[in-house]
Amino acid sequence: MDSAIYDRVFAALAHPARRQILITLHFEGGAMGAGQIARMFEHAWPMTTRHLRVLEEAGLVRHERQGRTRTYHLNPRHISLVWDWLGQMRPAGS
Amino acid sequence: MDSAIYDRVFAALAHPARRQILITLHFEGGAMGAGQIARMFEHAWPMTTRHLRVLEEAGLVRHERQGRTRTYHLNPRHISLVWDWLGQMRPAGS
DNA sequence: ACGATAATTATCTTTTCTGATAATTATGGG
DNA sequence: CCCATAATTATCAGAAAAGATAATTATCGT
Repeated sequence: MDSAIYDRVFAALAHPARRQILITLHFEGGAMGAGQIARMFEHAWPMTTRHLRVLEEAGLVRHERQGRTRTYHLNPRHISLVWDWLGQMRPAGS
Repeated sequence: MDSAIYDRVFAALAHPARRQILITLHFEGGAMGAGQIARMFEHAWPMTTRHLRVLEEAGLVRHERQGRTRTYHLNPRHISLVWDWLGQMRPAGS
């Protein structure tokens, strides 16, 4: 019943750049440097930093620093929250 | 590759009231009158009207009028877009 | 210590979203 | 026709999000 976490997760998924980050992270094996992520977009790096924070506050990614680079990791456990929510919408298979 | 529809769907899901509408519609068998939906919330009816329009523009619901009441229906085909998106995130089962 | 690189934080403007209230449209019943 | 009901449209103020730019922190190599 803690809907706050759902609020954050779905708010995080609302922006196309943030969804792109998750998908790309997935295809890169779940881990990428911040700069590598930022270079995917037209917008400037600080925007990406902010998107990453939104994703992290939603629990969808986490990060770890090694020297001056920060590596962001996908957090599959939280992606499953979305599956859970969707699951409410289909009691019998489809 | 038409990401515009994904943009609308995920933006629609970003608001808790709109997610609530979808869930409730589902449990009510997929159809409810606008007033019945509006009465679920603290906020005034015009807010609900707007939420319903956002959901409809995302293709998640549609409506039909009978007399002076409007009945909103869930559109399961569009809910599946979310499944599709999530599906990208897990190539092998889980 | 110095300069280059990686990344974040701060700040500001513009746009979009939310929520409230008032006005409007349209239908149904007497 | 008149009044009540169902619902939407219009409008406005405040909150939040997006995007750009500038400044800052921290680390690496020399």
